Amino acid sequence: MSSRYECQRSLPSICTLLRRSRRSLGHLRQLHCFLLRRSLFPQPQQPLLLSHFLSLSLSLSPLPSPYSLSLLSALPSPTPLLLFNSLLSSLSHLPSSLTVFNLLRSLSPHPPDFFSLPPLIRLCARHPAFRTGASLHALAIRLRLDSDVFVSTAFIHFYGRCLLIGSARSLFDTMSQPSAVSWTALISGYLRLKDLKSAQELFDQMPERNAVTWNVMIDGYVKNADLDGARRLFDEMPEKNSVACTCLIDGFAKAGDMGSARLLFDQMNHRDRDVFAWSTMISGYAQNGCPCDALFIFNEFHKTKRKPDECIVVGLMSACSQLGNLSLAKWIDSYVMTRSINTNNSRVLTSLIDMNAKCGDMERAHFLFHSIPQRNIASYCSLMQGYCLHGLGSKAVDLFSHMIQEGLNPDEVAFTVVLSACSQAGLVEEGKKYFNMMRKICNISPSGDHYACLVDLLGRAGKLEEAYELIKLLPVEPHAGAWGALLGACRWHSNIELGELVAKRLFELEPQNGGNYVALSNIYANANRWGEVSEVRCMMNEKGVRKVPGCTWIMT
DNA sequence: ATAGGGTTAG
Repeated sequence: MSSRYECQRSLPSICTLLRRSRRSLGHLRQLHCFLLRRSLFPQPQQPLLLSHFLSLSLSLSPLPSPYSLSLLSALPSPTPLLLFNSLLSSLSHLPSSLTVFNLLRSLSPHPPDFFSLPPLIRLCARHPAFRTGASLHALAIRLRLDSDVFVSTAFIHFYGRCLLIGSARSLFDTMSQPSAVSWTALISGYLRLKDLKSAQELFDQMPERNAVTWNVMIDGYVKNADLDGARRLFDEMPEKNSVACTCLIDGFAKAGDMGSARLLFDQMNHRDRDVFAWSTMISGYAQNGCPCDALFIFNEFHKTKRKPDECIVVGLMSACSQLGNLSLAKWIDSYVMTRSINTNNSRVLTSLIDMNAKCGDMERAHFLFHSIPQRNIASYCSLMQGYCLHGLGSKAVDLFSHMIQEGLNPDEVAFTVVLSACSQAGLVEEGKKYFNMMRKICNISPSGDHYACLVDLLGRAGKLEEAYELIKLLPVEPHAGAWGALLGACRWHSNIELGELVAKRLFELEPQNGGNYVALSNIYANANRWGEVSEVRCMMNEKGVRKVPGCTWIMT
């Protein structure tokens, strides 16, 4: 039997193997060796199999690996245009695609055609890579490919993504027969620039709209915080689909209206509830501080026996972190590990560390942190917060300096975490140092949160006057968190005069927050001033403020 | 064989 014949016969099963081996260069090379040993590995006369290997290996890394380059050099010369085009359309990294494209121009006797450009333009749009896209446009004009509907539409999309709506518009105006996709691409460009009026005008002028057009419009209204407009469009929509529903659900969730979100979700056809819809609901509840509802939705999802994706488990873990339930965390941890979730995804890893730390398993959080090949700021922050939570502020501060040594640039969240770690550990000088580093070296202007941390740092260390002076001189409007931190410090250091002053300010800022009244009453109680204690409690009753159940009245 | 749309962490 000739090896050529055998290879052709086994092509489908090899393709199946290739599809299964996704995400691992190791698997790919293993299969390559397997075929080589049986003299089955495709030489130039087996371009189809070669292109399967190529598209997989090129999709594994942003830049073409040496392995990919060696495969490319095995391509037959001249290479059929069809082969190149199908290879181009299977790639998702711009540098690899450009390598393939340039090879196409040198290896093929024929110039690129209508099918070669759109996949590349799409990648330029996604980045967006303006210069590359613009030179592709020049090339398209030179090759006289720019009159093609598909090519022009891809460029309209590209200019829209680059926020150059004028270029997109003039291209659109030169088209003799724009398709519904061309219209939609232009509309989406206007929506990206928050120009709802122009988008709506085009939408009304369009000869025919399809499902995507409606989805783009609804999403545009949601992203521009016009939920009523989105809802109106949704109600007018002839045939609702899951994308439109999910856009609207996400809009309600971001606006904090989980009631409307839930209503829509419940009305959805069960068949229409795809993974997007489920994960939008789960993370919506998690972000709105309703972890139990998030778990309930996840449980419903679990019953459908469908495969979770990364977003589902990230939302789920966020909910579990809020509950701090260790046995639930252990269940979720093993669920994530056994469900073919991509645990190299940085968001998944960060959430895993965060969940384990917040639920009390620091050992596991620590282990996961050290198993990451490339740590990022978020993974550091999760572990640092975990240490703070367990009273190990100084360990968190050590981790922060380790992070800087590793060459990572801290962002505003990282500074919030390290400042609260310093205050937790009582490291006043250290905290001031980082605060100055944030402004002077990292060029981050401090937010209300950062100042609140600094006030907390000073207050806890007993430097109440300094903290009060700081809060009075803030360049940003101090939010309740900063005043609250100072009130807590007054309570801790039994400073009645300043405490009264600060509490008065807080009662104006957030009259319904029972915690502030409780703190003031504790300050009085600590000084045995029981008359004032009952005055504060009367004030609470008058204003109808209720103590949050589970928060103690008694100072510990 | 080619173009337009949706979810996630610290």
